[in-house]
Amino acid sequence: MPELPEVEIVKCALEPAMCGKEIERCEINIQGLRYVFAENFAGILSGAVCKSVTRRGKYMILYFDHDYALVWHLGMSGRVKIFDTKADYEPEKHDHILFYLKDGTVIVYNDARRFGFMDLMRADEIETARHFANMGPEPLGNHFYGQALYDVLKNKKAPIKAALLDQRVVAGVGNIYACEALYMAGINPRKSAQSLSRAKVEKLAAAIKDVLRKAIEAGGSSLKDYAHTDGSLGYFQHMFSVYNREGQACPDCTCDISRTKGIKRIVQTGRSTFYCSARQK
DNA sequence: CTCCTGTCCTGCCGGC
DNA sequence: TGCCGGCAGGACAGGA
Repeated sequence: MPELPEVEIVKCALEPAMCGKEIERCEINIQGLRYVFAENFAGILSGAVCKSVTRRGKYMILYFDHDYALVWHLGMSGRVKIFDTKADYEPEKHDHILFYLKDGTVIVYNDARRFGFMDLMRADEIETARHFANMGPEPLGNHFYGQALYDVLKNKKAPIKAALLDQRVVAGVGNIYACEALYMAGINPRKSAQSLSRAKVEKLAAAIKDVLRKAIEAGGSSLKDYAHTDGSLGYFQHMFSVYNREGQACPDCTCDISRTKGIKRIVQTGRSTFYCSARQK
């Protein structure tokens, strides 16, 4: 569930909580998450000082002073909790990893479905790491724009919805924001990627940027709540136009809901897609 | 190579 | 009330 905006918000919360600080102790309450932990995971991180926290797609990368880097993915149920002191920490089920910082801060990784992971490697191995080697451009960066997206999509026969979920096409877009961006651009999710006109792809690239920026902005205002308590606050459900709104009328839609039955739900490559058949042609 | 399906995991919700 | 089935989905392996 955490897609680019949610990960960006967690990253922004983690930055001031961790940067320049030493991890005194790392506690692991589980054998492994999605993968088995690197050998001596806790030992390597204990005593390390965090230099910086960055984000790439749906991944966070923490760089440390001994030139190790931690690649951190939240999977779909991953939450990060930050406590100012040990006394503030109240354990919950699925608190799998805890970082006790020297200044008293406690960083907790909670992940009910264990789809997330932490991968430890040397900092100079990051760029060639399997997670990033084939990853597409950052949608909010300079390398993502209409023509660039068109050049990638023009060879793809897959439905545009499926293509947007491909992290090689664009980094960080997941099921929710793919649906929302297609709605905003007025594109039917079933259309094959290569069938889209240059003008439509231009619109789509702009919609992707727009929907991600708005989600980050909305999440920023509830940053504290998101990082400290309930992950669901960060999912901005109130602002979705189509996602999880089967049968409802979409906002700004001119369609007659009694005739169209409102927003439709279909399954594409095993994932739910929500769209408005009147608005998305 | 591309595209698609099955897998992992647990919490939650609807049906009976 | 409680149990069961199905669903949610990011990344990846493997098959066509």
